[in-house]
Amino acid sequence: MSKISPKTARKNKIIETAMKIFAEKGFADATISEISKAAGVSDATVYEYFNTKEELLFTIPEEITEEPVRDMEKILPFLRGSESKLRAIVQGYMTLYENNPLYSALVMLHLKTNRNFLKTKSYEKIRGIAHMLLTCIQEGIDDGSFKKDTDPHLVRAMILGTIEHLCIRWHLLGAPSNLVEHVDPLVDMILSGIRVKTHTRNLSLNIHLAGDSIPAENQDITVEEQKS
Amino acid sequence: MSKISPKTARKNKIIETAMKIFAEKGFADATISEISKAAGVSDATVYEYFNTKEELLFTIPEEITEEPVRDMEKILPFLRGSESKLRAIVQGYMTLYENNPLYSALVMLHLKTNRNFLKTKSYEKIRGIAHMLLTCIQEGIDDGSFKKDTDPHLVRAMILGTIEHLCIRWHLLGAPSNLVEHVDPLVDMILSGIRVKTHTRNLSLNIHLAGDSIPAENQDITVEEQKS
Amino acid sequence: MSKISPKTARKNKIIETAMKIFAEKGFADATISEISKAAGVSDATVYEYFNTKEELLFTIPEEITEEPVRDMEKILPFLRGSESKLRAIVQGYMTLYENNPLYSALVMLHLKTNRNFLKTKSYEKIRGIAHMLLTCIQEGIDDGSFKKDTDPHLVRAMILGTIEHLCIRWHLLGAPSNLVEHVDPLVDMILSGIRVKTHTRNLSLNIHLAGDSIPAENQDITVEEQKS
Amino acid sequence: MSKISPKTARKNKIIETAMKIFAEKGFADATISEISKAAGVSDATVYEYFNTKEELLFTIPEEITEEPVRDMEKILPFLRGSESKLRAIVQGYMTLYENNPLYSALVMLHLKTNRNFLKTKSYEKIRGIAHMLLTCIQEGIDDGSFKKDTDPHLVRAMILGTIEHLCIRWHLLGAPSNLVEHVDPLVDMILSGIRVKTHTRNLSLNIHLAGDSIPAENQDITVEEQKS
DNA sequence: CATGAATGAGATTTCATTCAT
DNA sequence: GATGAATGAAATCTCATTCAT
Repeated sequence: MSKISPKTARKNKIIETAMKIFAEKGFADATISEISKAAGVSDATVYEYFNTKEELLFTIPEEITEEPVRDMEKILPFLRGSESKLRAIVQGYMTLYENNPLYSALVMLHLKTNRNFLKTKSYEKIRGIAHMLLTCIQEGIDDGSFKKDTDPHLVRAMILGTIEHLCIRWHLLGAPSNLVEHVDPLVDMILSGIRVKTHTRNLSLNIHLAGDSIPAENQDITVEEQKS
Repeated sequence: MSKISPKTARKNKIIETAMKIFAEKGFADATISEISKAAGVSDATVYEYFNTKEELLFTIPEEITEEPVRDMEKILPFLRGSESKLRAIVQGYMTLYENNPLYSALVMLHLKTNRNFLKTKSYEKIRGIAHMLLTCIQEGIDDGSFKKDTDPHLVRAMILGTIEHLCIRWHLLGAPSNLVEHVDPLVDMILSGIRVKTHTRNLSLNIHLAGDSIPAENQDITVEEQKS
Repeated sequence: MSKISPKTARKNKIIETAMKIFAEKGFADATISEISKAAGVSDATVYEYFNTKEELLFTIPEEITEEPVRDMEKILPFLRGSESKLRAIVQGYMTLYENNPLYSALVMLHLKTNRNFLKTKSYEKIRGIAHMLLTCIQEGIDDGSFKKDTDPHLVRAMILGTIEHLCIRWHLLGAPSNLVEHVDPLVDMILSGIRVKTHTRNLSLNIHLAGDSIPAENQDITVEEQKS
Repeated sequence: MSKISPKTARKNKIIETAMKIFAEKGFADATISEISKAAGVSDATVYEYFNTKEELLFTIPEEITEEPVRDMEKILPFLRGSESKLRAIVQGYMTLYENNPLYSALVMLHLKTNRNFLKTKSYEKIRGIAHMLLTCIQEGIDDGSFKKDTDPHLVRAMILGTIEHLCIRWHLLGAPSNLVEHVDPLVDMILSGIRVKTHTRNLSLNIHLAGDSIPAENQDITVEEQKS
């Protein structure tokens, strides 16, 4: 569709390369020289596109996050029920991270704890999704799906914290990624902790007593136990 | 009791100061010169006690972690039941981190994602506790307290991830610490996801009595017990 | 003829300067800072051209030795007789050292005893000539010019040792250089020790008997004894 | 005999150790700390005995050279003839160096080219022997043993240079020492270059016999001895 | 005396960044 | 617009040397 100007291509190449190298070695240990060499341009050229090394670093998530965030914003309104939304967001995170290993390594290992990154536009966007997660939990509480005494911040912390923890283990210990396969177990665990129980769930003991003279075998006792 | 030699005192002072500065600025941005000045010694003196800047960094958790780890190892055998143990471990983590803000900042923001740190003795110890957590979850599964289909690794990831996430938010965003007050909510959330339900818990008892003489308003007894 | 790029010129300037300062103060006592200042560049610029201080040191002989070694290799095949060759090599050494006082000071005072230098390509080249010297002595032995019981290694040690000793005295004691004027005396001394004696040398016994009755053809008795 | 005070023993131990380490690594690369540790004393103790690192270095040859120099001075007067003396001196050098490998390594690799060493008392002594060598050559010239046109300095340079060269090769290349076995070949080579020829060598004897009855005093006997 | 402990003074080396071409 | 070349500014680390105990 849209032609990519050679200039844009070059810029993307630099960003791509920088992501890789920053992810591997961290900001401090990566050098512009190394990046430029790997990207096939000169040091000076990097500075044509980015004013400082840090600007280069912070541009990376901007580029990567844009589309997924937009997608998520589009999808969520179509989903009914807090649970579905919550599950979708978790799915979104996991998919994004698993599909972009370099990006997730960069974010998890180096960006997430970078104080300057907090002042960034990229961080704004990311916070946006995190906020949607919070909102969605709150909605669940408000509409009675989730328990009234649920602490939305704690729940969000659990969700994000788990994702982050799994991600970091993946990158640091070389554990198999399989991020996405954790979506359901995680969400189920969370939901089981905050969902308001309905009759049909958990233990439902229904005893129909028809009167004294009714023989035992006619008494209707139903025990339904569902998976939590 | 035991006299602290001036040498030890000096070493501790350096470690203390280093922890503070490393925690604030990270490993790369902190300089030995800054640390030594803040500790009231010369650069060279720092190198009397630590062979490299990195060794200084890695010595910090060693010093801090030793006692809490030992304590935890002593306490756990006295606790009965996987739930108690699990709660104790979470409590231990949260307390350690909350009582040592500099330490927790250092670990969460800088050490946790440092690849060299993984090869460290300190990391060994820390992994030790994490392993105890896993063991304790497994025990719960084995003795029937926790559901058979529980994924211990996921549960652990949720616990540790949540703690880490809360810790990082605290340090990075200056959110109020209050780490410890999250212990119970967190543990309860987790338990509600893995605990095998007993009658007295999570019970919905619906008794439909069909007897004539019974007044209508009494015919339906619903007992709902939610959340322990 | 060939344009010298400013880059090459700069590099040469650094090498030149380094040679001077290394020769004067030795490797350890010379500082990059001093060299760069004297060469009119910054410290960092020196490191643009040479990766380490030691690499700078070892580059020097490489640059200097190249031409003379090539020349010697070209000349030798044109010389007839081991004596001429031997004399030419000595002449070559002495000329090289005398014409490049900085270089000879560096080699004699600092490089010759540097263990790392032995692993160097420069050292390879230098060893090349030393080997040619050995070969040439051996050839003399094989073709009967030099005594059969000559120890070529000793002879070479004498030649090189003498050159080195003279060179060191020159640089260390400020004795007048005049290296080249020692070529002939040295070579003659050496040759007198290894040359196979001819008629006019060593023992010639000529007896002229003037008696009448002696047949003319008997009047001349010549005893020639060769080889001492 | 003479009791060695513990103080002297300690000093000797330091000197011994320093010799070893200086010989191995050179002055610049050896550290006081390393020496003191190897000698079993503290850094500060080294400074009790020697004011500076350099003073320690320069004390070494003083200690080692003293006895051999005295011995040589005692022996020489007993020897008759320049050749014997010359041979004795060479023998002395070679023996000293071969018997004290650490010392010879130190001198040959590190001390000989140290400009400050030239101002040292130790160097004075060493120069003393070198001067004796020169004197002895000169004596040989004066008494007619050696050729009138001998350049004593060159001869001495040849002798010392050869010894040094062999010594350096030994230490640097790990060539087998066998220094002493080179004494005779070396001296013979030298002598063959400077010795005035005697009858049995290099002799031209021309005898003109004019007849039986010719009185002996009329017989023409010419003895020509040519420079070799 | 011997030494543990401390440090002043540098030295090498690295890099982000600039600028003339 | 792209870059080769240069460098200012530091930072880590080392060690000879001192001094109080």
